Amino acid sequence: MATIREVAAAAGVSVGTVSNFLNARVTVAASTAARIQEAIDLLGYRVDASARAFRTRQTNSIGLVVPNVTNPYFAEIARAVAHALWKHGIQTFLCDAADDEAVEQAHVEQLIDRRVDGILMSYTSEPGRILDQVAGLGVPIVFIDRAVPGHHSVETDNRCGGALAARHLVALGHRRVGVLAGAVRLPNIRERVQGFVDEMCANGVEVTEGDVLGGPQAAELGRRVCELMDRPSRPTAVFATNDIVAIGAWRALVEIGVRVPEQISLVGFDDIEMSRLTVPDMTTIAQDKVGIGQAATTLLLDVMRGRTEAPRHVRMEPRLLVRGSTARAADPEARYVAA
Amino acid sequence: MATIREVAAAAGVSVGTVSNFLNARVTVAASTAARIQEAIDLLGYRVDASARAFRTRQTNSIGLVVPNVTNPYFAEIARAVAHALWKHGIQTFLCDAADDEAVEQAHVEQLIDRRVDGILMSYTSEPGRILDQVAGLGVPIVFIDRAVPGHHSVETDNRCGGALAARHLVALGHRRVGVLAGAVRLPNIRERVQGFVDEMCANGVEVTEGDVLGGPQAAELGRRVCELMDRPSRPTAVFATNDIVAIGAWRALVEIGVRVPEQISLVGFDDIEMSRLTVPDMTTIAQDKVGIGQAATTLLLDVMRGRTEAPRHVRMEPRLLVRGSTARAADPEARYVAA
DNA sequence: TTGAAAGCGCTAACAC
DNA sequence: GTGTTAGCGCTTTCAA
Repeated sequence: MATIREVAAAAGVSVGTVSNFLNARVTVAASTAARIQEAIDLLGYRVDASARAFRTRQTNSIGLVVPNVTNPYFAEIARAVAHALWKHGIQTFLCDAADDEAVEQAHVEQLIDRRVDGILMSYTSEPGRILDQVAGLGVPIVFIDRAVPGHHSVETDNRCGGALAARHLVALGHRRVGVLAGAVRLPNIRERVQGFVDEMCANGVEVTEGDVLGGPQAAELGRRVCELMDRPSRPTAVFATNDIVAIGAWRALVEIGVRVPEQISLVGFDDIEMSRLTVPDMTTIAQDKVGIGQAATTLLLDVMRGRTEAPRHVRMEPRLLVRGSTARAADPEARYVAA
Repeated sequence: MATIREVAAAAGVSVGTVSNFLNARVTVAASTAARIQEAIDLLGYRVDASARAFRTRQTNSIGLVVPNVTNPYFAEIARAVAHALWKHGIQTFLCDAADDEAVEQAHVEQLIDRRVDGILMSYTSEPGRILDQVAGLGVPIVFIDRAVPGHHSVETDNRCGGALAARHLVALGHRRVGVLAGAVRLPNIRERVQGFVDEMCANGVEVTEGDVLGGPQAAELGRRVCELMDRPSRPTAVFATNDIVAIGAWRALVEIGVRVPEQISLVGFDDIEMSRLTVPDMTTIAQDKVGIGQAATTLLLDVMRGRTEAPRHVRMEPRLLVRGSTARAADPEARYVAA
């Protein structure tokens, strides 16, 4: 592969001039420029980004660490981020932690070693150690979907999202509800649940600890909705903190002959494409994934340019999408007997 | 951030010795090693991968270009690839082409500029220009899910997959079938359709051009299954070349009151998680996504080490997973009248 | 507007 | 085992 030196030789100019031409920082005479361009085309020269990064101490790349790419929610965020950054000439290292703390930690270390210009991250483990490393080295970092005190973040207003779900169910007359909470150690999940529970409470509906199921945030958790159905105070509605869990629950309910929404209402979170494809389609709390990706990008670029001192927390508004999986609560007594 | 020189100074040794220690290629005396390690810990030294890559002409990174990360099929492949490569100390640049040729092309160029050690790719556009660049520069490349004459590839035996679907439907008595083909310009899709049509033909069932619907390979295409239902020779079974399309079709059919599998059988392709979550769950042709990812990794590493001259085409066996979306064909006449 | 030259952090060849 | 040193491809002064 040709080097800048070879281009310079072929064009009969010095390497410095070729560099000036490439970076367009100093104007190069038109005739020289033409000769250089000719040499570049002739030799098929392509700048060595690795050498440039080494010299300028700037890699024009950032790392995006997500807990699980196979969840379309994160895949969509990743797409939005990569696209937005790409328009700024920055490439994204998409790292999938595969829900594994050790993998996540290793990714962050590798990103640091690669000297990425910044990190965007939605962590799966406790962010303590990561912060020690990253913050200690002064690597710009913005958290996505999880607020971290003292650090920048972009996330949906999760409390509000939970409250939205609660209000919707209350309006439909539901008084006994269950929650498929998922990874309660994550602040975003806790906030969704808290927002839901608080709003329910404000409407005179009590949600006890037994009504809330935790566990890995996957379809498998949804299947456990049956445990909720076996309780003496059988719920007439269930709130799941993400769509995959909601779909898992829907599937399990249909399997045991419980009809959605006639016998039980279901609300998800995220609004992934699949939530529009079930029958009935899933009522859910939509997150603006493109907006989150763009906001995170903008914020990170600001931080990278040293334009942001105090930690900023960007909050995006969730939206309630009323679809087919929720309906008015049936007479609870009748249903309890029927079951 | 500390450099190797500072570490050397702190440990009272030369940079060469520190380098030897770091790369463990030459044995370093235990006592020196201890002093160096101490200095590293003290200074918080981390090797500069960017400088090392520049010096060694080896980035220990590869690029993985997929047409669409939001399709769980590719997300799972990406996970498998990244994981396998990671165990070899190689990091993966996951690039999402977002079904856009220009984006795909730009990704490949950036990967070349970054001097990745190799490229793994499932292209969305015609691979011509990409091959000119990549092959011309001698960058190792392995294609995933698409065979390219003269180049390495790893893919499911798509013909066989199509045939498997056909055999299953024929065994259930289906004689009139439709195909939701998707992106027929892609060789893998063409092979799936061809395998299906040929096997049908071998069993005395004719599939005409009108029975095959093309278009972007998304849920939207599935919805067009209704066009197939409106034909005079209404199909009793439909083969979709991926699960997302199959799910889209299922959804559209249920919406118009056609029951799956009682009135129509549906077969998908890929076996993404969601195909297990619909009700009924989707009969599908499973691809071994982890196997594909691993095989592609192994092959690419071989190519990178110059161990492979002649183009290799690794074929993975597809598996038919009989689930709930297929059943015996009902009496076609009766159904045609009923509708 | 152009050229000459130093040097980024690291590895590897060689000498000791 | 360890030290010395050249140099990877590029950018960036500085001088002409």
